[in-house]
Amino acid sequence: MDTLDTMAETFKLLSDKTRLTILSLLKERELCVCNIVDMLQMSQPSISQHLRKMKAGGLVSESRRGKWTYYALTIDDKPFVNEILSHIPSQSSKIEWLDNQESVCD
Amino acid sequence: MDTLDTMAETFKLLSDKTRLTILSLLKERELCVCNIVDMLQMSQPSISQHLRKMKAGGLVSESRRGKWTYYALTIDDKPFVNEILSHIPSQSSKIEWLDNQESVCD
DNA sequence: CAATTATGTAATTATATGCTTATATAATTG
DNA sequence: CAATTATATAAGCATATAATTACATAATTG
Repeated sequence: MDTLDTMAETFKLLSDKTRLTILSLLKERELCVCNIVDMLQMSQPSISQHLRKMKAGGLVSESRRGKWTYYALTIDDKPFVNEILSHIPSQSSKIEWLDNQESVCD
Repeated sequence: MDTLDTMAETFKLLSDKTRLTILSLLKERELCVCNIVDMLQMSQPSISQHLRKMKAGGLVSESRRGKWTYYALTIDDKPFVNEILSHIPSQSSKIEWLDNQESVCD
């Protein structure tokens, strides 16, 4: 059980449509920044800033592999956030779209 | 299942500490505005504005009875919000404090 | 019905937020 | 190692948000 302050901060992270979409995408699998940029059709700095905030809030983790930085959910120990994300509409179609794309980032 | 937009809007309502506290208080029982003002030690207009936003977002309902306007949770049909509120730390001690107060509003 | 009590609303202000542009850093590749 | 690719960061701007102050409305009470 978190404090009200901690929970409010988490909700602030969840209250942005872009971040919520990113989280729902990461629910499917880990993704690199350029993947997310492609799928959301938004600028790279904007996506990077959202990812930074979510990392600071403990919702995602990053791991650099070669040129790419991959982000993944880190909510296994957060039952409360897990429960919330289970209610988010699936973005699997966007993931399928990504898989059918010519790789844009490389 | 709501849309991402709807969910983001709900999270925005939940992302303010004052509103989150009010919701957790209303989980205990319905309260009039002056009760909430007393418990949160905040100005009446500020509380009123928060309540208005939550009413617009469908989280609470108001019912005027005499001089007082009572607010109550309206999340029975919102399993998703219900689930979230079940994770909020209890505010029952604040309610007890209220019950032991000389009635401040009247 | 005038005064009081409870609440709502509008205007203002200060701060927070998200996006863009420009630039920096880091790894890769030819 | 120079050029390219992927990502991060900083500065600036426009909008959003929450709180205060002042005022409006509504019901109650003497």
